[in-house]
Amino acid sequence: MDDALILWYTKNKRSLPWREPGVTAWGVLVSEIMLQQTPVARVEPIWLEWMARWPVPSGLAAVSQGEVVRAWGKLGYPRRALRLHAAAAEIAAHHNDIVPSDVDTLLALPGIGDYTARAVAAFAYSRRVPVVDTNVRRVVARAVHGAGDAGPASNARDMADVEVLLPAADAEAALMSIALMELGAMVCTARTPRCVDCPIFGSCAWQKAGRPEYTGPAKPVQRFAGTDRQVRGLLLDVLRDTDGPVTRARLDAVWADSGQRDRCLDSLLVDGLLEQTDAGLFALPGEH
DNA sequence: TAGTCGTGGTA
DNA sequence: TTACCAAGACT
Repeated sequence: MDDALILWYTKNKRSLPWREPGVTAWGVLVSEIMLQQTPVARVEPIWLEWMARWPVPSGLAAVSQGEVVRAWGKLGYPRRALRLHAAAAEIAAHHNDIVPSDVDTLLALPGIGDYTARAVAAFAYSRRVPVVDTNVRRVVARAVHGAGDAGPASNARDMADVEVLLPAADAEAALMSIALMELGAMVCTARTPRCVDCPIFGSCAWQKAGRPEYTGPAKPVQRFAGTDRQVRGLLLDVLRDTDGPVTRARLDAVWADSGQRDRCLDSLLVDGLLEQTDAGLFALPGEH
C-alpha cells in the first residue's frame, strides 16, 4: 500500500496550521495534546492563539496555571492544560527549551503517552516510529486484517501491525504514519467509510472479504449527561467566565444535587484545577 | 485493565 | 432525540 497511500496523502492532505512549514516541535506537541479526543475544528483557533502567545515552552511555563486553564477554554479534559503546562516547565528547565525528539524522553513528560510521544517523534522530527491512534487502528483492522473495525486496543500487537507497514527510510516512514492517520480521518472513517475515494481500495483485506460487519466486543458507551464530568465542567465554566475568585454560592447554583456537587468540587481541588482562597472563595489555580 | 476525565457536532 | 464519535492519558 506504501506508494499509493503516500502519494494520496501528498495530494489530498488537509492544510492544517500545525502542518505548515516552519512549525516547531513545540507547535506539533501542543497540537497533539489539544487533539487528544478532540475534533480538529475545535482545536484550530485555540492552537493559533497559543502559538501567537506562547511560541516557546518557557513562555507557557512563565504564566500561572489558572491562565493556562482559562486559555484552554472549552476544549475539554482541562487536566491536559495543566499537564502541558508542567511539560513546558520541564522542557524549559531540563531540555534547553527544546522539545525532545527521543520517544522515551518524551514519554517521561506529563500528559505524553504512547501515541503522543511517537506522533511528536514522527511528525516533528521525521523519526521512523509506529504512530498508533484510533484512526490507524481502524485502517489496519480493515485494510490488513479484513475486519469491520478495530477491537480493543492492544499496544504491543497494534505497534507490531504498524511497524511492518513503515518504509525503511525515516522521512518516508514519517510520511506513511501521517498518511495512515489522514486516511482514517478522511476516508476510512468509523461510520460511513468512503471506499470509492480510497487509494488502497485494491489491496484492502476488508473489501476482499466482502466488507464483513464488526464482530468484536461492543465498545463501552461514554455517557455524559448527569455524570461527574458534566458537573465538573459546569463548575469550571463559572470560573472561566469570571475574573476573580467566586463564592461557594455561585458554584452551588450550577447543580442541584449537593452530594455530587461537593464530590466534584473536591475532585477539582484535588486535580489542581481549582483552589480555595483564605477567605473561603474559589479561584483558578494561581489567580488569587 | 477497566473506569474516569469535557465538550459539542452529527446522523 | 439519542447515540455515537473525535490525533489518549492516567490510575
